[in-house]
Amino acid sequence: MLLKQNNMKYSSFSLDEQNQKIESRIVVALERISEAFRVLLWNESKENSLSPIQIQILIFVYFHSLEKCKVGYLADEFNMTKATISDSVKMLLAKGLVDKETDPIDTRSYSLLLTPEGKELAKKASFFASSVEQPLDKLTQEQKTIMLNGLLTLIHDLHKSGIITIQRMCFTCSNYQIDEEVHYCKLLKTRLAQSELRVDCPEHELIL
Amino acid sequence: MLLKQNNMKYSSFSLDEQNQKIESRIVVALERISEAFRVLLWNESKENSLSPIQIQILIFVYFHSLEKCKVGYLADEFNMTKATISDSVKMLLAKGLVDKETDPIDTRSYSLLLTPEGKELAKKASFFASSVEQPLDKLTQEQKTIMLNGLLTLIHDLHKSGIITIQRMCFTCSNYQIDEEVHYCKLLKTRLAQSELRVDCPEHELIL
DNA sequence: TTGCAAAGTTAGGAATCCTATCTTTGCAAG
DNA sequence: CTTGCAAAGATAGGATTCCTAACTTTGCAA
Repeated sequence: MLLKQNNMKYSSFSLDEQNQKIESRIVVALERISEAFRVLLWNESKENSLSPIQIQILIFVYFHSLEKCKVGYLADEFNMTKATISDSVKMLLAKGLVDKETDPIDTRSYSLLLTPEGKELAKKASFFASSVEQPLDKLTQEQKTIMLNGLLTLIHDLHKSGIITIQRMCFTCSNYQIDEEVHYCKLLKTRLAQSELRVDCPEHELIL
Repeated sequence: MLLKQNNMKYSSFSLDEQNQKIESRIVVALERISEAFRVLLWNESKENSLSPIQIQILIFVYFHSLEKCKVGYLADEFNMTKATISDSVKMLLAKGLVDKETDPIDTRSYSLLLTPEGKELAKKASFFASSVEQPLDKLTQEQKTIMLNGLLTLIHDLHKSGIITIQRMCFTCSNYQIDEEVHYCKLLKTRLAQSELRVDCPEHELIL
Protein backbone atom coordinates (compact mmCIF):
# COMPACT_ATOMS: atom_id res chain seq x y z
CA MET A 1 0.00 0.00 0.00
CA LEU A 2 2.68 2.41 1.00
CA LEU A 3 4.82 1.03 -1.74
CA LYS A 4 2.13 1.51 -4.29
CA GLN A 5 1.74 5.10 -3.22
CA ASN A 6 5.44 5.62 -3.65
CA ASN A 7 5.33 4.15 -7.09
CA MET A 8 2.53 6.44 -8.05
CA LYS A 9 4.47 9.35 -6.75
CA TYR A 10 7.49 8.17 -8.59
CA SER A 11 5.71 8.10 -11.90
CA SER A 12 4.23 11.55 -11.47
CA PHE A 13 7.63 12.66 -10.31
CA SER A 14 9.51 11.56 -13.36
CA LEU A 15 6.89 12.98 -15.66
CA ASP A 16 7.13 16.40 -14.14
CA GLU A 17 8.03 18.71 -16.97
CA GLN A 18 9.87 21.31 -14.99
CA ASN A 19 12.20 18.81 -13.42
CA GLN A 20 13.00 16.99 -16.61
CA LYS A 21 15.84 18.88 -18.22
CA ILE A 22 18.74 20.41 -16.39
CA GLU A 23 18.32 23.58 -18.45
CA SER A 24 14.79 23.97 -17.14
CA ARG A 25 15.95 23.51 -13.61
CA ILE A 26 18.61 26.18 -14.03
CA VAL A 27 15.94 28.54 -15.33
CA VAL A 28 13.72 27.80 -12.33
CA ALA A 29 16.66 28.45 -10.04
CA LEU A 30 17.38 31.74 -11.76
CA GLU A 31 13.73 32.74 -11.42
CA ARG A 32 13.93 32.07 -7.70
CA ILE A 33 17.00 34.23 -7.40
CA SER A 34 15.31 36.98 -9.37
CA GLU A 35 12.49 36.85 -6.88
CA ALA A 36 15.02 37.20 -4.08
CA PHE A 37 16.45 40.32 -5.70
CA ARG A 38 12.97 41.76 -5.97
CA VAL A 39 12.36 41.15 -2.28
CA LEU A 40 15.72 42.55 -1.21
CA LEU A 41 15.23 45.68 -3.26
CA TRP A 42 11.73 46.11 -1.89
CA ASN A 43 12.94 45.78 1.70
CA GLU A 44 15.74 48.20 1.06
CA SER A 45 13.37 50.79 -0.35
CA LYS A 46 10.92 50.50 2.51
CA GLU A 47 13.72 50.99 5.01
CA ASN A 48 14.75 54.21 3.32
CA SER A 49 11.25 55.28 2.30
CA LEU A 50 12.20 55.39 -1.33
CA SER A 51 10.80 53.47 -4.26
CA PRO A 52 12.69 50.49 -5.70
CA ILE A 53 13.54 52.38 -8.82
CA GLN A 54 14.82 55.34 -6.83
CA ILE A 55 17.18 53.06 -4.92
CA GLN A 56 18.35 51.50 -8.16
CA ILE A 57 19.10 54.90 -9.64
CA LEU A 58 21.00 55.96 -6.55
CA ILE A 59 23.16 52.84 -6.56
CA PHE A 60 23.71 53.08 -10.30
CA VAL A 61 24.91 56.68 -10.08
CA TYR A 62 27.17 55.73 -7.21
CA PHE A 63 29.02 53.21 -9.36
CA HIS A 64 28.99 54.84 -12.79
CA SER A 65 30.47 57.80 -14.57
CA LEU A 66 28.76 61.06 -15.49
CA GLU A 67 27.84 60.31 -19.08
CA LYS A 68 25.81 57.28 -17.96
CA CYS A 69 23.85 59.20 -15.35
CA LYS A 70 21.36 60.81 -17.70
CA VAL A 71 17.64 60.26 -17.83
CA GLY A 72 17.72 58.59 -21.22
CA TYR A 73 20.53 56.23 -20.39
CA LEU A 74 18.94 55.23 -17.11
CA ALA A 75 15.66 54.56 -18.91
CA ASP A 76 17.41 52.11 -21.24
CA GLU A 77 19.41 50.61 -18.41
CA PHE A 78 16.33 49.76 -16.39
CA ASN A 79 14.01 49.13 -19.33
CA MET A 80 11.61 51.86 -18.41
CA THR A 81 10.33 54.94 -20.16
CA LYS A 82 11.97 58.31 -19.77
CA ALA A 83 8.79 59.52 -18.13
CA THR A 84 9.13 57.04 -15.30
CA ILE A 85 12.77 57.88 -14.71
CA SER A 86 12.10 61.60 -14.94
CA ASP A 87 9.49 61.26 -12.21
CA SER A 88 11.79 59.33 -9.92
CA VAL A 89 14.60 61.80 -10.49
CA LYS A 90 12.28 64.60 -9.50
CA MET A 91 11.66 62.86 -6.19
CA LEU A 92 15.37 62.29 -5.60
CA LEU A 93 16.04 65.97 -6.30
CA ALA A 94 13.28 66.98 -3.90
CA LYS A 95 14.77 64.78 -1.22
CA GLY A 96 18.18 66.30 -1.78
CA LEU A 97 19.87 63.03 -2.65
CA VAL A 98 21.05 64.06 -6.12
CA ASP A 99 21.93 67.23 -8.00
CA LYS A 100 21.64 68.09 -11.66
CA GLU A 101 24.70 69.01 -13.66
CA THR A 102 23.86 70.36 -17.09
CA ASP A 103 25.89 68.93 -19.93
CA PRO A 104 28.01 71.82 -21.27
CA ILE A 105 27.97 70.56 -24.84
CA ASP A 106 24.28 69.67 -25.00
CA THR A 107 22.19 71.88 -22.80
CA ARG A 108 19.09 69.81 -23.33
CA SER A 109 20.42 67.10 -21.07
CA TYR A 110 22.03 66.83 -17.68
CA SER A 111 23.80 64.28 -15.52
CA LEU A 112 23.01 63.25 -11.98
CA LEU A 113 25.47 63.73 -9.15
CA LEU A 114 25.05 62.35 -5.66
CA THR A 115 24.89 64.80 -2.80
CA PRO A 116 26.80 63.74 0.34
CA GLU A 117 23.55 62.34 1.79
CA GLY A 118 22.81 60.59 -1.47
CA LYS A 119 26.25 59.03 -1.49
CA GLU A 120 25.82 57.90 2.09
CA LEU A 121 22.51 56.27 1.30
CA ALA A 122 23.75 54.67 -1.91
CA LYS A 123 26.72 53.17 -0.14
CA LYS A 124 24.54 51.78 2.60
CA ALA A 125 21.88 50.50 0.20
CA SER A 126 24.37 48.81 -2.09
CA PHE A 127 25.12 46.40 0.74
CA PHE A 128 21.87 44.66 0.02
CA ALA A 129 23.78 42.78 -2.63
CA SER A 130 26.05 41.29 -0.03
CA SER A 131 23.41 38.82 1.13
CA VAL A 132 23.76 37.33 -2.32
CA GLU A 133 27.51 37.79 -2.50
CA GLN A 134 28.42 36.15 0.76
CA PRO A 135 27.05 32.69 0.03
CA LEU A 136 29.19 32.60 -3.09
CA ASP A 137 32.33 32.67 -0.97
CA LYS A 138 32.02 29.02 -0.14
CA LEU A 139 32.26 27.96 -3.78
CA THR A 140 35.64 27.07 -5.21
CA GLN A 141 37.42 29.47 -7.51
CA GLU A 142 36.87 27.09 -10.39
CA GLN A 143 33.18 26.79 -9.69
CA LYS A 144 32.82 30.56 -9.54
CA THR A 145 34.66 30.95 -12.83
CA ILE A 146 32.42 28.44 -14.54
CA MET A 147 29.29 30.07 -13.13
CA LEU A 148 30.37 33.52 -14.21
CA ASN A 149 31.11 32.19 -17.64
CA GLY A 150 27.74 30.50 -17.95
CA LEU A 151 25.94 33.64 -16.83
CA LEU A 152 27.94 35.78 -19.26
CA THR A 153 27.01 33.46 -22.11
CA LEU A 154 23.40 33.71 -21.08
CA ILE A 155 23.45 37.50 -20.89
CA HIS A 156 25.19 37.69 -24.23
CA ASP A 157 22.41 35.67 -25.83
CA LEU A 158 19.69 37.65 -24.10
CA HIS A 159 21.30 40.77 -25.46
CA LYS A 160 21.52 39.36 -28.96
CA SER A 161 17.82 38.54 -28.88
CA GLY A 162 17.02 42.06 -27.76
CA ILE A 163 15.70 41.29 -24.29
CA ILE A 164 18.51 43.09 -22.50
CA THR A 165 19.20 46.30 -24.34
CA ILE A 166 22.11 47.74 -22.45
CA GLN A 167 25.06 46.05 -20.93
CA ARG A 168 28.76 46.55 -20.68
CA MET A 169 30.33 43.13 -20.83
CA CYS A 170 33.54 42.15 -22.59
CA PHE A 171 31.73 40.04 -25.17
CA THR A 172 30.05 43.09 -26.70
CA CYS A 173 32.97 45.50 -26.39
CA SER A 174 34.99 46.72 -29.33
CA ASN A 175 38.15 46.45 -27.23
CA TYR A 176 37.66 42.74 -26.76
CA GLN A 177 39.23 40.05 -28.89
CA ILE A 178 39.27 36.29 -28.69
CA ASP A 179 41.81 34.08 -30.41
CA GLU A 180 42.01 30.38 -29.78
CA GLU A 181 40.18 30.61 -26.47
CA VAL A 182 42.42 33.42 -25.28
CA HIS A 183 40.58 36.56 -24.15
CA TYR A 184 42.31 39.85 -24.82
CA CYS A 185 41.51 43.50 -24.06
CA LYS A 186 42.97 45.99 -26.52
CA LEU A 187 42.47 48.87 -24.12
CA LEU A 188 44.24 47.29 -21.19
CA LYS A 189 46.64 45.58 -23.57
CA THR A 190 46.50 42.42 -21.50
CA ARG A 191 45.20 38.92 -21.63
CA LEU A 192 42.15 38.26 -19.50
CA ALA A 193 41.65 35.00 -17.68
CA GLN A 194 38.13 33.55 -17.85
CA SER A 195 37.60 34.65 -14.29
CA GLU A 196 38.58 38.20 -15.17
CA LEU A 197 35.94 38.81 -17.80
CA ARG A 198 33.87 41.86 -16.90
CA VAL A 199 30.13 42.24 -16.65
CA ASP A 200 29.93 45.99 -16.19
CA CYS A 201 33.13 47.56 -17.42
CA PRO A 202 33.42 51.35 -17.09
CA GLU A 203 35.35 51.54 -20.33
CA HIS A 204 32.92 49.48 -22.36
CA GLU A 205 32.49 50.55 -25.97
CA LEU A 206 29.64 48.84 -27.72
CA ILE A 207 30.39 47.26 -31.06
CA LEU A 208 28.42 49.17 -33.67
CA MET B 1 48.99 61.35 -25.38
CA LEU B 2 46.86 58.42 -26.34
CA LEU B 3 49.03 56.24 -24.19
CA LYS B 4 48.62 58.51 -21.23
CA GLN B 5 44.89 58.39 -21.63
CA ASN B 6 45.00 54.66 -21.66
CA ASN B 7 47.03 54.61 -18.52
CA MET B 8 44.59 56.88 -16.81
CA LYS B 9 41.79 54.66 -17.90
CA TYR B 10 43.68 51.66 -16.67
CA SER B 11 44.06 53.05 -13.19
CA SER B 12 40.41 53.95 -12.85
CA PHE B 13 39.61 50.58 -14.33
CA SER B 14 41.46 48.53 -11.80
CA LEU B 15 40.10 50.56 -8.92
CA ASP B 16 36.53 49.94 -9.95
CA GLU B 17 34.85 48.32 -7.00
CA GLN B 18 32.23 46.35 -8.85
CA ASN B 19 34.73 44.67 -11.10
CA GLN B 20 37.14 43.71 -8.38
CA LYS B 21 35.92 40.45 -6.95
CA ILE B 22 34.51 37.60 -8.95
CA GLU B 23 31.69 37.23 -6.44
CA SER B 24 30.60 40.81 -7.12
CA ARG B 25 30.66 40.21 -10.82
CA ILE B 26 28.50 37.12 -10.44
CA VAL B 27 26.02 39.17 -8.44
CA VAL B 28 25.94 41.85 -11.12
CA ALA B 29 25.35 39.18 -13.74
CA LEU B 30 22.51 37.72 -11.72
CA GLU B 31 20.96 41.17 -11.35
CA ARG B 32 21.06 41.58 -15.09
CA ILE B 33 19.34 38.27 -15.59
CA SER B 34 16.71 39.23 -13.02
CA GLU B 35 16.06 42.32 -15.04
CA ALA B 36 15.63 40.17 -18.12
CA PHE B 37 13.04 38.05 -16.35
CA ARG B 38 11.17 41.18 -15.33
CA VAL B 39 11.10 42.36 -18.93
CA LEU B 40 10.06 38.99 -20.31
CA LEU B 41 7.25 38.69 -17.81
CA TRP B 42 6.11 42.21 -18.53
CA ASN B 43 6.04 41.56 -22.28
CA GLU B 44 4.17 38.35 -21.78
CA SER B 45 1.54 40.05 -19.67
CA LYS B 46 1.00 42.88 -22.12
CA GLU B 47 0.54 40.40 -24.93
CA ASN B 48 -2.20 38.66 -23.02
CA SER B 49 -3.59 41.76 -21.33
CA LEU B 50 -2.99 40.32 -17.91
CA SER B 51 -0.86 41.61 -15.08
CA PRO B 52 2.55 40.05 -14.37
CA ILE B 53 1.32 38.49 -11.20
CA GLN B 54 -1.72 37.03 -12.95
CA ILE B 55 0.55 35.37 -15.50
CA GLN B 56 2.74 34.04 -12.72
CA ILE B 57 -0.23 32.55 -10.93
CA LEU B 58 -1.50 30.94 -14.11
CA ILE B 59 1.86 29.34 -14.86
CA PHE B 60 2.31 28.25 -11.27
CA VAL B 61 -1.08 26.54 -11.19
CA TYR B 62 -0.28 24.86 -14.47
CA PHE B 63 2.78 23.18 -13.00
CA HIS B 64 1.73 22.48 -9.43
CA SER B 65 -0.67 20.30 -7.52
CA LEU B 66 -3.95 21.31 -5.90
CA GLU B 67 -2.78 21.88 -2.35
CA LYS B 68 -0.28 24.48 -3.54
CA CYS B 69 -2.84 26.44 -5.53
CA LYS B 70 -4.41 28.28 -2.62
CA VAL B 71 -4.37 32.00 -1.98
CA GLY B 72 -2.19 31.73 1.11
CA TYR B 73 0.37 29.48 -0.48
CA LEU B 74 0.61 31.66 -3.57
CA ALA B 75 1.09 34.72 -1.37
CA ASP B 76 4.09 33.10 0.31
CA GLU B 77 5.40 31.79 -2.99
CA PHE B 78 5.45 35.20 -4.60
CA ASN B 79 6.22 37.18 -1.44
CA MET B 80 3.04 39.17 -1.58
CA THR B 81 0.13 39.68 0.75
CA LYS B 82 -2.99 37.56 0.56
CA ALA B 83 -4.90 40.69 -0.37
CA THR B 84 -2.85 41.17 -3.52
CA ILE B 85 -3.26 37.54 -4.57
CA SER B 86 -6.94 37.57 -3.74
CA ASP B 87 -7.41 40.53 -6.04
CA SER B 88 -5.56 38.92 -8.91
CA VAL B 89 -7.48 35.70 -8.47
CA LYS B 90 -10.71 37.63 -8.69
CA MET B 91 -9.61 38.96 -12.05
CA LEU B 92 -8.62 35.53 -13.29
CA LEU B 93 -12.00 34.18 -12.23
CA ALA B 94 -13.77 37.03 -13.99
CA LYS B 95 -11.84 36.29 -17.17
CA GLY B 96 -12.75 32.64 -16.92
CA LEU B 97 -9.17 31.40 -16.80
CA VAL B 98 -9.47 29.62 -13.45
CA ASP B 99 -12.15 27.98 -11.33
CA LYS B 100 -12.46 27.63 -7.58
CA GLU B 101 -12.58 24.23 -5.98
CA THR B 102 -13.48 24.37 -2.31
CA ASP B 103 -11.36 22.23 -0.06
CA PRO B 104 -13.67 19.50 1.30
CA ILE B 105 -11.90 19.27 4.64
CA ASP B 106 -11.52 22.98 5.26
CA THR B 107 -14.33 24.95 3.76
CA ARG B 108 -12.62 28.27 4.48
CA SER B 109 -10.16 27.70 1.68
CA TYR B 110 -10.19 26.63 -1.93
CA SER B 111 -7.79 25.64 -4.66
CA LEU B 112 -7.46 27.04 -8.14
CA LEU B 113 -8.04 24.95 -11.23
CA LEU B 114 -7.30 26.04 -14.76
CA THR B 115 -10.16 26.20 -17.21
CA PRO B 116 -9.36 24.94 -20.71
CA GLU B 117 -8.69 28.53 -21.80
CA GLY B 118 -6.54 29.09 -18.73
CA LYS B 119 -4.53 25.98 -19.47
CA GLU B 120 -4.06 27.07 -23.05
CA LEU B 121 -2.81 30.47 -22.00
CA ALA B 122 -0.57 29.09 -19.26
CA LYS B 123 1.06 26.66 -21.66
CA LYS B 124 1.67 29.38 -24.19
CA ALA B 125 2.92 31.87 -21.60
CA SER B 126 5.29 29.41 -19.98
CA PHE B 127 7.30 29.46 -23.17
CA PHE B 128 8.64 32.84 -22.20
CA ALA B 129 11.19 30.92 -20.16
CA SER B 130 12.56 29.30 -23.28
CA SER B 131 14.41 32.45 -24.31
CA VAL B 132 16.47 31.87 -21.20
CA GLU B 133 16.55 28.11 -21.56
CA GLN B 134 17.78 27.92 -25.12
CA PRO B 135 21.08 29.72 -24.66
CA LEU B 136 21.96 27.21 -21.95
CA ASP B 137 22.00 24.43 -24.51
CA LYS B 138 25.39 25.43 -25.77
CA LEU B 139 27.05 24.88 -22.39
CA THR B 140 28.60 21.52 -21.65
CA GLN B 141 26.87 19.08 -19.35
CA GLU B 142 29.56 19.61 -16.77
CA GLN B 143 29.24 23.37 -16.90
CA LYS B 144 25.49 23.13 -16.49
CA THR B 145 25.87 20.83 -13.51
CA ILE B 146 28.27 23.19 -11.82
CA MET B 147 26.05 26.16 -12.48
CA LEU B 148 22.98 24.41 -11.14
CA ASN B 149 24.92 23.45 -8.07
CA GLY B 150 26.15 26.96 -7.47
CA LEU B 151 22.64 28.36 -7.86
CA LEU B 152 21.22 25.74 -5.51
CA THR B 153 23.81 26.64 -2.89
CA LEU B 154 22.90 30.27 -3.28
CA ILE B 155 19.17 29.62 -2.97
CA HIS B 156 19.76 27.45 0.05
CA ASP B 157 21.60 30.27 1.79
CA LEU B 158 19.02 32.85 0.78
CA HIS B 159 16.40 30.56 2.28
CA LYS B 160 18.36 30.13 5.48
CA SER B 161 18.64 33.89 5.89
CA GLY B 162 14.89 34.26 5.39
CA ILE B 163 14.91 36.13 2.09
CA ILE B 164 13.28 33.33 0.14
CA THR B 165 10.51 31.89 2.26
CA ILE B 166 9.22 29.06 0.15
CA GLN B 167 11.01 26.66 -2.04
CA ARG B 168 11.01 23.01 -2.81
CA MET B 169 14.62 22.02 -3.39
CA CYS B 170 16.30 18.81 -2.31
CA PHE B 171 18.52 20.57 0.24
CA THR B 172 15.54 21.50 2.40
CA CYS B 173 13.53 18.30 1.94
CA SER B 174 13.08 15.73 4.66
CA ASN B 175 13.46 12.97 2.07
CA TYR B 176 16.95 14.12 1.19
CA GLN B 177 20.14 12.74 2.67
CA ILE B 178 23.78 13.33 1.96
CA ASP B 179 26.58 10.97 2.94
CA GLU B 180 30.13 11.47 1.79
CA GLU B 181 29.13 13.69 -1.11
CA VAL B 182 26.52 11.18 -2.25
CA HIS B 183 23.02 12.64 -2.64
CA TYR B 184 20.14 10.30 -1.83
CA CYS B 185 16.34 10.62 -1.97
CA LYS B 186 14.47 8.44 0.52
CA LEU B 187 11.23 8.78 -1.36
CA LEU B 188 12.56 7.72 -4.72
CA LYS B 189 14.94 5.33 -3.00
CA THR B 190 17.71 6.25 -5.40
CA ARG B 191 20.97 8.08 -5.53
CA LEU B 192 20.85 11.44 -7.23
CA ALA B 193 23.67 12.72 -9.35
CA GLN B 194 24.61 16.36 -8.81
CA SER B 195 22.92 17.19 -12.06
CA GLU B 196 19.71 15.52 -10.89
CA LEU B 197 19.16 17.65 -7.80
CA ARG B 198 15.76 19.28 -7.94
CA VAL B 199 14.81 22.93 -7.53
CA ASP B 200 11.05 22.58 -7.47
CA CYS B 201 10.15 19.03 -6.57
CA PRO B 202 6.45 18.18 -6.46
CA GLU B 203 7.04 15.81 -3.56
CA HIS B 204 9.03 18.23 -1.46
CA GLU B 205 8.48 17.98 2.28
CA LEU B 206 10.02 20.82 4.22
CA ILE B 207 12.21 19.89 7.16
CA LEU B 208 10.48 21.15 10.30
C1' DT C 1 -19.52 27.25 24.05
C1' DT C 2 -16.41 30.57 24.10
C1' DG C 3 -12.54 32.49 22.23
C1' DC C 4 -8.80 32.66 19.36
C1' DA C 5 -6.44 31.78 15.09
C1' DA C 6 -6.39 31.08 10.21
C1' DA C 7 -8.31 31.53 5.27
C1' DG C 8 -9.81 34.68 2.38
C1' DT C 9 -12.20 39.34 1.14
C1' DT C 10 -12.93 44.17 0.87
C1' DA C 11 -11.93 49.09 1.01
C1' DG C 12 -8.88 52.72 0.52
C1' DG C 13 -4.68 54.69 -0.61
C1' DA C 14 0.24 55.26 -2.02
C1' DA C 15 3.29 54.29 -5.56
C1' DT C 16 4.66 52.37 -10.10
C1' DC C 17 4.90 52.82 -14.68
C1' DC C 18 2.69 53.52 -18.78
C1' DT C 19 1.01 56.51 -23.17
C1' DA C 20 0.60 60.77 -25.21
C1' DT C 21 1.64 65.39 -25.56
C1' DC C 22 4.60 69.34 -24.85
C1' DT C 23 8.94 72.37 -24.54
C1' DT C 24 13.44 73.25 -25.51
C1' DT C 25 17.55 72.51 -27.88
C1' DG C 26 20.67 70.57 -31.45
C1' DC C 27 21.56 69.73 -36.08
C1' DA C 28 21.36 69.24 -40.97
C1' DA C 29 19.41 70.33 -45.60
C1' DG C 30 17.97 73.58 -48.50
C1' DC D 1 20.33 81.49 -42.11
C1' DT D 2 16.03 79.49 -41.46
C1' DT D 3 13.20 75.72 -41.68
C1' DG D 4 12.15 71.39 -40.17
C1' DC D 5 12.97 67.38 -37.87
C1' DA D 6 14.84 64.63 -34.20
C1' DA D 7 16.31 64.01 -29.50
C1' DA D 8 16.37 65.14 -24.29
C1' DG D 9 13.59 65.68 -20.88
C1' DA D 10 9.01 67.23 -18.40
C1' DT D 11 4.17 66.98 -17.52
C1' DA D 12 -0.55 65.23 -17.26
C1' DG D 13 -3.62 61.58 -16.69
C1' DG D 14 -4.73 56.99 -15.97
C1' DA D 15 -4.44 51.92 -15.31
C1' DT D 16 -2.35 48.71 -12.32
C1' DT D 17 0.23 47.00 -8.42
C1' DC D 18 0.57 46.14 -3.93
C1' DC D 19 0.16 47.51 0.57
C1' DT D 20 -2.30 48.10 5.42
C1' DA D 21 -6.21 47.60 8.15
C1' DA D 22 -10.50 45.97 9.19
C1' DC D 23 -13.95 42.37 8.31
C1' DT D 24 -16.37 37.58 7.58
C1' DT D 25 -16.45 32.93 7.99
C1' DT D 26 -14.77 28.68 9.54
C1' DG D 27 -11.87 25.49 12.33
C1' DC D 28 -10.17 24.12 16.58
C1' DA D 29 -9.07 23.77 21.31
C1' DA D 30 -9.70 24.99 26.17
